[in-house]
Amino acid sequence: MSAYKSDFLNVLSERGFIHQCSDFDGLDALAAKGGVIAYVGYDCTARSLHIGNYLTMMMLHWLQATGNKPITLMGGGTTMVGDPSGKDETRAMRTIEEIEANKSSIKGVFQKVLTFGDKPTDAFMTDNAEWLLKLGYIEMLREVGRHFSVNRMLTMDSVRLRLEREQEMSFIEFNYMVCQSYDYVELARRHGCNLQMGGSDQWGNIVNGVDLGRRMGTHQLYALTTPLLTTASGAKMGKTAQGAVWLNADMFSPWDFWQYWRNTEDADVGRFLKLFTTLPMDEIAKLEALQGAEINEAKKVLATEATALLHGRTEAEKAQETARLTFEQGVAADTLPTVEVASADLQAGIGLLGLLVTAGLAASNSEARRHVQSGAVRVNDEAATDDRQMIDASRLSADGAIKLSVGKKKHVLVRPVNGEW
RNA sequence: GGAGGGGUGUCCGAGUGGUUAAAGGAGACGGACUGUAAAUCCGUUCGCUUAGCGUACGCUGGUUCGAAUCCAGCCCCCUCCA
Repeated sequence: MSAYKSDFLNVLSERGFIHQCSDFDGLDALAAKGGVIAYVGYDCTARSLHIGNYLTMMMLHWLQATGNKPITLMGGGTTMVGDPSGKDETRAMRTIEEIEANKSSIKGVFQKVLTFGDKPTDAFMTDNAEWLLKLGYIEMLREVGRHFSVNRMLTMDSVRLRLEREQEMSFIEFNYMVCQSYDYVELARRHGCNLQMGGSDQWGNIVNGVDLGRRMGTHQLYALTTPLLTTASGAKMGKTAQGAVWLNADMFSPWDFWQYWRNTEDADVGRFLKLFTTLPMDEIAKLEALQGAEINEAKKVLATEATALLHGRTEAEKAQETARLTFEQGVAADTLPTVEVASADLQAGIGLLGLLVTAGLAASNSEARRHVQSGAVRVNDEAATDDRQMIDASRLSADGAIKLSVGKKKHVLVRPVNGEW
C-alpha cells in the first residue's frame, strides 16, 4: 500500500527526500495526473554547485521520471542580492562579472540528471535576472511590497536568527525573500509553475512565495523541502580537506567523488543509496542488509552508481578499478590523479616539500614538512623521512612516473612533460 | 548626535605589561586499531631557505628594556537614549 496516489510523492517519500510540504493532498492530486511543473532555484555564488544542491537536483530528476515537468532557475538576479538564510553574516557582495561567470560554469551539470528539450515533460532552464533586473523600485513596492508584512518577515528564521545573534542584516538581504517570492509568482504566470522545491532552509522563502501567489491571484502554489543533509555522526555533509564536494569535474574529480562515497559511514549507506543513486529500492534493500565488512561492497556500489550518474559510467568504473588496484592490490595504478612537472626541472631535481605542494598534497611547505616529520609521506611506497631530499628523474618508475603519497588514502602520480607549460 | 559594551589564529573562545606563536574547545590533517567505516587513543594544526628567522590579536601612531594587554586618534559591530 502506498501512502500517496502519485508516483512522484511515493518515490520521494520512500527514498527519503521529503521534509516539509505545504499541502500533501493537493500536491499529490496534481502529481497523480502529471500536472506538476516544479522549479528549484540555484544561487550563482560559486563556480560549481555542490553535493548539497544535488539533493534538489535528484528531486527534479524523480519529478521528471514520474511524468512531470522540471524547471531549473538560475539565480542570476537573486545572487546579486544575496540569500541570508542559514548564514551568520553577510557574504561579500559579488560582482556582476563573477555571477555571470559562475552561472555559465554551473549550467552544464543539470544535463546529467535531467532531460532538456521541447516535449511536455522536458526540463528547461531560465534565469531570474530576466525579470528581476527590469523591475522599477516604486513599481515593485506597489505591486509586490505591499503584500509583505514586516512584522511577519521579522519572525522568519532567516531574519530572526540574525537578530537574536546580534548579527547585522542589511536592507538588501532583507529583500531577498521578496525577490524569491516574486520569482515564484513570475514562474507561475509565465510557465504555469505550481511547485517550488528546495532545502529545508528555504522553507520560509518558499512559503512566502506561495502566500504572495495567493495575494497576487495566481493558481494554487505548493512548497516541498528536503531534509538537511547530515552524516549519521551529525556532521554537515560535503566538507572535505579540499573544501566542498563540488559537482564540476574540474573542481572535484570523478576519482575524488568516488572516494568521497566510498568513505561513507556504515550507518549512512542505505540512506545515501536512496538519495544519490537511481538503483531500485529492492536492490538497495539487499545492499542495506549487509553487515560488518561486507558493507564495503555496498559502499563500492554507492560510489560507482553515484559517480556514474554525475560523471558517467566510464569515469565511475575507471575510479573503481583505480581504487581496486591501489587499495586492494597495493600497486600504482596509472589512472591515479596525475600532476605534471617539466621534464627539465625533474632532471635537475625538485625538493620533496615543493613537490608535495605542487602535487596538491600539502597547502604549504610547512605543512608538507610536518607530513614528512610525522611519517605520512611516501615516495614510490617508500617512507620518506628526510624533508630536504631532492627528487629527480632517477626516481621514475618503469612506466615513467613517481608515486607520491600522503597518508594511506591520498596518492598522486608525478609525470614529467617536455616543453613550456 | 549622546552613553555603555565589543572587534583575538579556520571557527568558537580565554588571556588585561614579560617562559604568549597566544589556554581550552570544535573542525581538519597524520598515526595506531580496523573494513579506504564509525567510536576510541596518540600526534599535528601561521609562513619560511626551521638548532634559526619572519609575520600575527580591527587600523595608525605613542609609552616601555618589553604590548594582544597601557595611552591617543581612526574604522567597524552591538545595546540603550535622542
